[in-house]
Amino acid sequence: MEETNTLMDRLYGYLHKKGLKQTKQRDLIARTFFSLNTHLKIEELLVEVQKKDPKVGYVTVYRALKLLKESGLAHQRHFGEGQSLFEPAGGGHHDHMICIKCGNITEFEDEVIERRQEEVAKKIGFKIVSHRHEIYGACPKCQEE
Amino acid sequence: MEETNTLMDRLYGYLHKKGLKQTKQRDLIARTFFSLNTHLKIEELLVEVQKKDPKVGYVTVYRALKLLKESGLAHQRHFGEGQSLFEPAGGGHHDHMICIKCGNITEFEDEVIERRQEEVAKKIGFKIVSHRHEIYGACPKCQEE
DNA sequence: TCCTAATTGAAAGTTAATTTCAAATATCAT
DNA sequence: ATGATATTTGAAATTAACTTTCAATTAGGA
Ligand SMILES: [Mn+2]
Ligand SMILES: [Mn+2]
Ligand SMILES: [Zn+2]
Ligand SMILES: [Zn+2]
Repeated sequence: MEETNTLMDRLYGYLHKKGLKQTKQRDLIARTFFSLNTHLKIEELLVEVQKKDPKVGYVTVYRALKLLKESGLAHQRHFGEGQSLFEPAGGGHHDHMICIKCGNITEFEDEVIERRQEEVAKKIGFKIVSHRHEIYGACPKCQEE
Repeated sequence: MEETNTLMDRLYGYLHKKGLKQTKQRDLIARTFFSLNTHLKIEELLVEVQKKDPKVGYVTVYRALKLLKESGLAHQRHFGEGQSLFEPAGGGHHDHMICIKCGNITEFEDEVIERRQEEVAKKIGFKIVSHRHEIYGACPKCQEE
């Protein structure tokens, strides 16, 4: 909650720096996004936002998320093939395990893997800019049939 | 080239088993795909196929690749966000390094990473079905500015 | 050869993302 | 506070990639 306020301040800083405007729609969308603090489709965030203000349209949420991404406050993910998901950028890098039954997403971060992929890249002289490592399967709950 | 013939035989086996037909279009598409032996967009394969037979349409290539995927002879990849790429299934599993400058794709396979991700999953009781690990950055050639 | 189910290719439809544009609004300079 | 103006909004239109439909064609067993 207070984390949300910090993030909002960072957003306001970015808006001001870019000569963009603070609006009640952006405010509501960003605040909702930060406090939900999870992986959301545009449509899903729209639903949450509209509980507070039913007048807000899809495109405005789309553009607000694009802005959050540009400002480094959100990450856009492309799991599987469907819609993309957005999540607050929060802490550092992490990768994902996605349950193909229930859609549950678990985050993970493993230093051995991170380091090892640096070595694999270095071996062929490839300079890493980013990476994604996604593990698909069944989460514990979905294995109880 | 002889590898291609082996793969064609596997395709024919699959077609027969499923009561599907052997056609000159499928033959041309699959043969072209196997001999190019690389990562291709549907449109790219279409261009190659049309050099041999300009009458073949996009949808036929699309359906042939879908069939190859179903039969296990091709993999469909979703790098970045654009069109998907298909590649002959060939040997075993591998992951990819994609150059964000020139689009070059290098394959890699690292047992340390493969084993480690099993451990990471096991730790939280997640049962892995598949995974993808993509590294984006600059290939050696593209680093010479 | 004949019959029938499978295939083809053009066109239409779908889905998610993106752009356009006129009306509304936020911010800056009086 | 008022006015000027660039930005933002939301509905509608457009795009891009894929997927389905359907009538005409073709493969392959009887
Ligand atoms: Mn995440
Ligand atoms: Mn590959
Ligand atoms: Zn699950
Ligand atoms: Zn390159």
